[in-house]
Amino acid sequence: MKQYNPHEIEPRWQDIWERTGANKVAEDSSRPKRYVLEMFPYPSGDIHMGHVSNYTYGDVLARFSRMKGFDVLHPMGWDAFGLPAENAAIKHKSHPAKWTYANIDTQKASFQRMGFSYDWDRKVVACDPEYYRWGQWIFLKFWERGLVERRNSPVNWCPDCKTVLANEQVIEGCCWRCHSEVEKRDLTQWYFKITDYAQELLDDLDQLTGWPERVKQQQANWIGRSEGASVDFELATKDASAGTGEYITVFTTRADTLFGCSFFVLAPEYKDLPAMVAGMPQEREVLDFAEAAKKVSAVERAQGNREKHGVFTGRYVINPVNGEKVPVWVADYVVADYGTGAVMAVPCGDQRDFEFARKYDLPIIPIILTEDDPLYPQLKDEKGRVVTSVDWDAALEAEGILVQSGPYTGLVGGKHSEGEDAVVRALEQSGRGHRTVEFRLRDWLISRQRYWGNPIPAIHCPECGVVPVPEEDLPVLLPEDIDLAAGETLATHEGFAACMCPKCGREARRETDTMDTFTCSSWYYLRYTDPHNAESPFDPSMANGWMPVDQYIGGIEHAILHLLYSRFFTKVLRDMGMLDFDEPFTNLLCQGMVLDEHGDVMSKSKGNVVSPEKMIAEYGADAVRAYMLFMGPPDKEKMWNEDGLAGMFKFLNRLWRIVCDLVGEAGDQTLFDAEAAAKAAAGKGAHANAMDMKRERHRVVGKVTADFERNNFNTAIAAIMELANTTAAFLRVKPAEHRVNCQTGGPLCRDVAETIVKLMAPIAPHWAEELWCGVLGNEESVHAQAWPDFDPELAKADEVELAVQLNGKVKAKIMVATDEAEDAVKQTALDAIAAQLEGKDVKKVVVVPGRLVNVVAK
RNA sequence: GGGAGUGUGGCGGAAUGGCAGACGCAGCGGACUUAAAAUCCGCCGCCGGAAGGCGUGAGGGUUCGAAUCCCUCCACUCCUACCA
Repeated sequence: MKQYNPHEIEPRWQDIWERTGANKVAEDSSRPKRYVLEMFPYPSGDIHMGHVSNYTYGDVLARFSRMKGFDVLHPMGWDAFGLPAENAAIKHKSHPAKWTYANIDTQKASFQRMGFSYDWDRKVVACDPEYYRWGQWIFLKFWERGLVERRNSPVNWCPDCKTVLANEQVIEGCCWRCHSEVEKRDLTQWYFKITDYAQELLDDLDQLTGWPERVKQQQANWIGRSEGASVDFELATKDASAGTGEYITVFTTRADTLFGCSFFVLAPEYKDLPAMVAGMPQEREVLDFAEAAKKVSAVERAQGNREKHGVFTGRYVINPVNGEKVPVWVADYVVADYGTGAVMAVPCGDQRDFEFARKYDLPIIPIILTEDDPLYPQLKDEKGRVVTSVDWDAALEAEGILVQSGPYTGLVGGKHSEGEDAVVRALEQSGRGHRTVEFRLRDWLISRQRYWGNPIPAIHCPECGVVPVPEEDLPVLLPEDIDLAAGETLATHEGFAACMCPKCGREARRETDTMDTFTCSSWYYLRYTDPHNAESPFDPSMANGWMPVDQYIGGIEHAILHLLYSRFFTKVLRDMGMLDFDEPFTNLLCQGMVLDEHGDVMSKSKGNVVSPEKMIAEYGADAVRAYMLFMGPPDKEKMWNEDGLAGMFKFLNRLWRIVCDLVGEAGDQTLFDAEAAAKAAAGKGAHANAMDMKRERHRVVGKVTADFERNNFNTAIAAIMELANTTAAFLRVKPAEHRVNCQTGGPLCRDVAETIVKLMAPIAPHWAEELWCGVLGNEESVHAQAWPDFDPELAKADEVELAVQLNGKVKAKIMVATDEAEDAVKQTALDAIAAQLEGKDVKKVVVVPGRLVNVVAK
């Protein structure tokens, strides 16, 4: 018998598949399409177990889909721009491209050793000019559509990466990549106006029925839609004697609490603050405070002890509902870039305002109460204001009854309450406010002050201002002669910036910022559909033909970042007429992390990293793939255990022998030394007859098919193991007889052997191919075969075992014919527990066909 | 503070409201072997000699029947964070 030797067969088949173009996309329009995509990797060194898990899931689905008759697009590429390459270049006094392309080669070789079925002709590498020129082209189109803006505002600056970051890239006040504390700086930067699409990005989450709920929830929270009102407060003159006619607008979701506004707060960065305090006695103190507050690091502001600080500005605003003058403070708990950077403070209804009022001894006016509040009887009918301070422990943020609120007294107050609605309508009538919606989502800051990225195609002309690079001049190429180790940047590079203004022809300077790498990953899935197009990023007919991606697979860390940006790009390209769908990814699978055997994250510093290459070298890629799938559900964390991998390797060996035995290829080395096996079993071992065998074959094909379609790979493999166990029991009876049966054309053994090999083909492609061609003697690849059929009728047994329960507790087991009439089943069940029913009154008998009978008796 | 999720043997994990623990790992026993490895067969939730009883984080509820649905609580994980 031929032994299973992964180290011999794996490279051999990889080579054959490559030579024969087995993984080429067929582009066969007669078959339904399926686009299976895994998030493309960043080429940082060799692959790790996370890659193995991600790409194994994708490969299994791609192979399964091909066998199911789909025309499958399953491409791979690299997200190749970014800082790690630049840092490596500085360290090794080399060029980022060198490091990047070397890592791509390494990773590609590893992917090939894993047996992943990518069509390498469609490889997309983000740092190739033939790809990034189209990123620049898209930038220009966005610009034409008014979706690109250059503006000055406080931005997140990572001092380590020496670049600005988008909001989404700041995690708990730290840089998403290097975890340094992020600082705020005022800079002029390039933005994509993703906020123009905020509402649609939120609404269309409902279309994404194939996405995990938590990802949609995270996106919804990030977009952060709030319904409320904007309210104008008139600024009082410096001596507070009258109104100035100038207004400060606030956003509030609680207009119902306007009567409880006892002070007003501006963010330290509030743009008119210096003008407001100019010449006031408080000027120095206010400006010093604002400066200090801005310097407090994002981390301190975001985490831990959130002690609020503030100072009085000396100015007052006039409350539009009651004409009261309210003191204006500046405080560090107001965020500058949400709403208007100014808030009305209602300490009795907002915990933050409450804490601030307590600290600075500002009035806490009760205007919303619960009915059991001791103040309620006194205030429920009172129209004026009789109580101006309370000794509460906390604000009432929940619903309550409005009191001391003029005409609104007695109404229910709270978010979206009748009180809120009444106040907003009154504001609208008086012209002092209106309904509005605020989003938490900020525009996407895309410029980066780094070399290794896609150059922003813009030119600064002293005459014409900022001018787009003409389409025909694309791509703006990155200069290759740059000495990053010496601190050279695009801005200081000799020659890169110098250019002529395309409008007026005068000397001008090229933009030296590059684009966020997330712009590269926002449309690569479209390029795969038409990767060699030299005329445009992709032909719409190609993209519309393949898209949307039917199954997207990647890490949960992109729940907001990449997935939100890609959805945005898709919608803009749709509005440009290049795409005819709204959402790029129909089904999303977020795979769980691969942890070490103790459940810890694998990391170099912990020294617990398991090397995929080492595992392949020891057990072969097929065992690694199969074990990865078997460890657990794909979206859950998985604990790597090498004993488990060794067990899977043993299983592949055992199943190999079973297949050989089925078709009589085992020779003297048959799986079961008949005598020994018989002795071992000593008459007690399970045996299976041809009926059992046939039934199990159909049942398992049904189960595996359903499991693959639900991405339940672990239970699919468990089912194949059950089929293996039944087959072994079947062969155990009279192996020699079966072999003869097979050789004379008896179809069952052959069918079971072929079925096993086909079911395993997506999981262990080399193993299956070798058995298919080398042992079963077929000419054409197993991966080109149709997925095995099954007949649900044949999967049914003629007899089933039912549990007999008495009041829900199992008391006995009975065997009945599958099609036995219900009354007969009842009687059999009652007979089976007759002893326990002695002296009891049977109230009810519930029969669940094929499962159990429950007898209810007292 | 807000949001999402998880909790089942020694371990990884199975179970459209219907026999909890499929499948595997580890362990134990046996066959084969001079022996070991490999392989093959079997046992394997807890208490109990057995009969039987108890068991899916804890406590309630709905139901003929709950790991699964509802309520309260506990523990852990992830995301997010002064968003007015």
